[in-house]
Amino acid sequence: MTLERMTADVVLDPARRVDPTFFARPVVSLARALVGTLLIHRSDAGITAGRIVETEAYRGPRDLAAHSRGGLRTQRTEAMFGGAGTVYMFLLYGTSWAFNIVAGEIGEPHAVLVRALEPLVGLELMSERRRANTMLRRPNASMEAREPGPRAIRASAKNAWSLTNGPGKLCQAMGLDRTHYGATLGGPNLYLAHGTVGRIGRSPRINIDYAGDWAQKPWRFVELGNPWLSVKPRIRR
DNA sequence: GAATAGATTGTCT
DNA sequence: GACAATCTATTCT
Repeated sequence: MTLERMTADVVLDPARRVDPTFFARPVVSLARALVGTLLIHRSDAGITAGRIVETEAYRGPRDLAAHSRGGLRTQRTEAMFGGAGTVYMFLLYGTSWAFNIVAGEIGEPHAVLVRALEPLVGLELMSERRRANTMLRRPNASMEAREPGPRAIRASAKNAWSLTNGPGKLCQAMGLDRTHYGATLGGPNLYLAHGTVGRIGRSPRINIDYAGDWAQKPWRFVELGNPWLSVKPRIRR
């Protein structure tokens, strides 16, 4: 099912803003409820927004895939304990930031990882941010002569899919990084709005092989058939 | 299209 | 010192 793309007017309509009570529900329920909502970020560089099409629930302290497994509470994981609506950012592989929304009550370290967006507003700004970041990462690229790699050229020639189809990529495109760590979702610059959604499917979470039985839990939610998904889901149920 | 290696850095053992 | 809720480019098929 293809949904009609929302205009910027609709996405940014103040009446669509979700209120803080939206986040106060069990984390797996929240992960499902977030699919179809709109994420909006206003920065000095401009406004970017996208529709959430893929999420994963992490439910510490029992969930062995969660950073808060075993109740691990450190400077890194502190935001996971901050209560529903808190933003939890983390860096992994030294290269990619990931954006999470806390679900639990204060002291309950549950969070939802946003894995993919359908880009809706500010696509040019998203492209600039992605291009800059991609070129910075190219090995042996001199400061003077940096050119887009073959993959970037292919992606941009084809469509905008590589803008936000992954947790690290969407953070680059939306301009989300360590400065948002511990923020409260719902301020003037970073908030959610109500959107629309097609059929939702669920599958096991991605790249958590170390988590034993917890790796099998179907806590990843996707909008079925959406072209912006990060990894094609193996749907069960 | 699938598989693989390398990048890069904060965090924990 | 190991390694991670990833991304990219290369090297295959």
